[in-house]
Amino acid sequence: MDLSERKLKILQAIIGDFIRTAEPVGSRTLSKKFDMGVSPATIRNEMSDLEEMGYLTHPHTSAGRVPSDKAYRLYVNSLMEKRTLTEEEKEFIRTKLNSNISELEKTIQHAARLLSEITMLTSFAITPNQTADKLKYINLLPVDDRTVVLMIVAESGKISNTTVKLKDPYSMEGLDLLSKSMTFTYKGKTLSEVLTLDIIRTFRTDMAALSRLAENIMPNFLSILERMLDVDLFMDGYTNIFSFPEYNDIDKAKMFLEMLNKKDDFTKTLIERGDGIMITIGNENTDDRMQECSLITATYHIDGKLLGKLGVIGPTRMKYDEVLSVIEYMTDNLSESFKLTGGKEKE
Amino acid sequence: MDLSERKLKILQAIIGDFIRTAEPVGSRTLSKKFDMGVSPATIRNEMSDLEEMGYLTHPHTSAGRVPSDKAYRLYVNSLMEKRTLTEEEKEFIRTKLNSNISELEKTIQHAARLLSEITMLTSFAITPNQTADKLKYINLLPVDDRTVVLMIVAESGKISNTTVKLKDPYSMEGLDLLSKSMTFTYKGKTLSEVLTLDIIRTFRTDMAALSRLAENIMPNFLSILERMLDVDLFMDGYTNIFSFPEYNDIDKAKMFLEMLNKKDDFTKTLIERGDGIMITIGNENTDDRMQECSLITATYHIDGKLLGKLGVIGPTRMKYDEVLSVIEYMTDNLSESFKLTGGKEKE
DNA sequence: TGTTAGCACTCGCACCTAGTGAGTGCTAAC
DNA sequence: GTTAGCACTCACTAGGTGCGAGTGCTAACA
Repeated sequence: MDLSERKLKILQAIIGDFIRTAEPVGSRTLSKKFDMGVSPATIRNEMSDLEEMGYLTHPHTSAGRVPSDKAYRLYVNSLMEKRTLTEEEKEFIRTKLNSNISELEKTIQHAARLLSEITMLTSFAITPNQTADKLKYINLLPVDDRTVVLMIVAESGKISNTTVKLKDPYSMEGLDLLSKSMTFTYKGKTLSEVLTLDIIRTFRTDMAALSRLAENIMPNFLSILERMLDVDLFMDGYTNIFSFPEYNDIDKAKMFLEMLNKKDDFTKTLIERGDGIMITIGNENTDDRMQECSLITATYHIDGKLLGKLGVIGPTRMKYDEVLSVIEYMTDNLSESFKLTGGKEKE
Repeated sequence: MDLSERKLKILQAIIGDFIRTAEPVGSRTLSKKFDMGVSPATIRNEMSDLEEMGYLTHPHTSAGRVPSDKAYRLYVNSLMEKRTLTEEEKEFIRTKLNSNISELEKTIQHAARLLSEITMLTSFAITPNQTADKLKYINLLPVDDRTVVLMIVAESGKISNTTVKLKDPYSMEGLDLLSKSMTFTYKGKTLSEVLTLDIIRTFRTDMAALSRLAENIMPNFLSILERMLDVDLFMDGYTNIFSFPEYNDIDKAKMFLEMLNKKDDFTKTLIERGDGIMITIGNENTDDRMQECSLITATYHIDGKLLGKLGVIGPTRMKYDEVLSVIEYMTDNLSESFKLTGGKEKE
């Protein structure tokens, strides 16, 4: 059976109405609200066809129709008119996003919060996977006679540091020499590359004179690298789920929140997703606990290269058009602002 | 009326049973379970007295008794036997807490997570308020010809930095001079002190030669200081609330989670609390939304001075003895470990 | 052949009802 | 002061009823 013009129109109306009201849509309501030009009986026939084709379901005999995941997929792919944001909305996002936050993590966290506020959904963001990021600079700074700060700057602009407490005093020359030599040795190598080298051994043989100092520093160096490789997950607006009647059931709400609380699992799911804008609806999600959710993610770029992700999760009944345009605009803006602060270097 | 020995025994039994089961405790159950040596009727009389005195309440005529906030207070102050942790439990906490994390924030976040895992409650931690923290060190590091890293080290060991993109190129000497001069000017001053100075103006007149560079740096300097003054809030185990039958009501759960989601409010509440171990039970909390919760906080020290806070929030029916001993042990350990990494400096 | 009106039927939901059981409060006896 | 006995209370549950929104089918109509 084919999807006739009229069937599409009816389907679209059902999806639209259900997204707004969360109530199963009946034939009478439909013909009244949307002025279809045909009687409820006709609509009923069409709806019956649509159900047979898998686009609609029936919670029970005497209830209206509810769109299936397949219907949402069709809606997202072709029926939906992509909303363009008004200039005010854009302006709002731009200003909120650029409120002079300099630290990468904070900016991303901020973006997640903004996204949940606008969409009224649960939002999340992950920092880029830094395995491809390269070391640019290693610095050792004196603090007091037995304390130094070890600082690593990556090409992406990410900075990480730690305070190291030394067993023995050090000389300024030694410190300087060591940081120069470390920079010389590791500059341009990716973080993960350096981590796989047997650093502690190789470095000691190269620079016997500094071995005592290096011995103290190296383990810290490694742990900073490890930490830099971690993907951070930020989440916001998790209580927004309560505003959806489909989550008025305590068990469902609990399951949803507990799924989000398993941050490692969730991060993994996000990392494994493809790039660009990705939408997975209901049963398209591999995770069992997401069978009633839709997940939308988009990627932002740092320095035009590294990819982080930003997105929302909510019930399959979701304002896809709005959410999509907001996410798209936000990731574009994020990428743009990370280009300005982190890029265009010429050394 | 006085609290006789027997009344206390009955009250303690009711509190103990209710904490475990969350069911109102009846006279018959009590005499059976706890072998009181008296008949249910006698217990009923005593319970009636206790109710008159405000220690018990009655959800409705034909239900058992439930401890009031006043009862919990008595319990916490005198009835409760403080649990001492077993050596295994201590060992578990110690090792989990010391799993070589070097960054202050991560350690605290980690501690909050551990606390929620052990107590099965919602836990939180805030970093110290840094207003009393003093500047120790300001450093400007070259990255490329128009990018420098501005880095601030505080006496507490807290480090914060940002990448600054300059409009004009800089010289290494200028950079060095500026960082030395900034360190000289601001070292030993507290963060808030420096923030209240009209830095941008005063600094410019002092060092005319470097004004271009300083002009670029100073706004970043200020925003880092501001950020360092922020108290960070970490929270964990918020879904644990669902394991309490008293939060099986969707509205209650929602209210609880939304309260926690208002991080600014919650942080403020925590900051305003006294030091040391603080317990507030039900109506002792000033916040309306916490009337059915108990809040337990304890302070940890950084470098023996600055105070951060760690604690749990949950229903008034809470295993006070267990929770208290865990929190106490954890804050002691935290303070100890922060002493080792951040302190003992002699310059 | 597609569309429509009519009507029986379905089923969730809100409401009511009575029965049950845990527990209290009171009284009178020990 | 303690206890047994008993009437009473009240939340909770299960079963029953009426309502209304909505379907599905059939027969008539354009």
